Amino acid sequence: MTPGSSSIVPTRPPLGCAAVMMEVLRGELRERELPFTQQREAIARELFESTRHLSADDVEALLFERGHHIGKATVYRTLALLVELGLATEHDFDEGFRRYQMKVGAAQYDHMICTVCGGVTQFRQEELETVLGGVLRDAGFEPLTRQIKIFGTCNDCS
Amino acid sequence: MTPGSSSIVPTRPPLGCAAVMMEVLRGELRERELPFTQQREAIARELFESTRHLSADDVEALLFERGHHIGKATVYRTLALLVELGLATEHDFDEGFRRYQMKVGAAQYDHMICTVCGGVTQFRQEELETVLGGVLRDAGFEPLTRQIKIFGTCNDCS
DNA sequence: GTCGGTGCAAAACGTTTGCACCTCG
DNA sequence: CGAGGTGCAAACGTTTTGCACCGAC
Repeated sequence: MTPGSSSIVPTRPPLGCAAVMMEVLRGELRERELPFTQQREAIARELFESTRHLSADDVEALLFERGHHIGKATVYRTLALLVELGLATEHDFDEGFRRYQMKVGAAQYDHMICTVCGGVTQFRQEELETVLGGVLRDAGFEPLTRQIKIFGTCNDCS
Repeated sequence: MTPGSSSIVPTRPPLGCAAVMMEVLRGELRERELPFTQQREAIARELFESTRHLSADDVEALLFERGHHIGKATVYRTLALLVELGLATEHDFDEGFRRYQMKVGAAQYDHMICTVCGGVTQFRQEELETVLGGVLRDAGFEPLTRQIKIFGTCNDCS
């Protein structure tokens, strides 16, 4: 194994965590005395059961396939809510629209985006965290969120 | 000095490089047999003489202040041209629009964006390059461009 | 019953484009 | 003179919003 690669951890969430996430959502909503509507449940389910990064359009289309007719406005409002509750992350891969993904715990993932096939590979490297942490500490900068996006050609496309 | 901070280089471009950049632009245009118009000169000058990241609106407003009346379309077209010629870089700081900055050489800068004051601090850390290079090599990913954006609170605002 | 959510359509926003006219070379 | 650039306004695509109605609790 190439030195350094050992700390690259797989980024696929554990299967079957959708149910757990849904319970977390229910709890967060109850805590804030916000209603747990059918629409919120359906939209969250799409996100929690997918391993891909979904756009608002993707979510709407998936819902439509399953017979749900939920307006785009509600999709956008719910996705924003999930981000605010810390259950989803928002990504911009320079496509002209945003994508969303379920967020498990506090983990931050970085992304390699293939400009040929459009595929997105997540990664996480502890050494990167360490070096970056040092830079921020030196600058006296208190990090909140971060984005690392590498655009280029993936292994399969080159 | 804190260990690791020694390789953080200042990212302010040398003063007086606007004239040089303008000559480079003139050369690039001539090479491609594209006209060096008054509008292109004026727009490029705004970018080359500013140390800030400018939006298309910023550029238009600055031009207007100096008595130039140049349409937004031309501003957008010229900024895109400068990016294509490698004389400017495009940034998205999650404000809903893009910002542009002159690009000196091939250097890639990373950014810390303060969510309180909106200030953007550029940085470059060689160790980060090394670690990131290793991750990409392991993944067989051929990098083209990259973005590292840290959102949080800057030293002055915390 | 009340507060908030939803759906629709319209608006908002930054950005791009079509087209007649102009300008650089 | 000709290729390309410019300006205007209209189009574009995503996201947000106003408002009447509906549903959760």
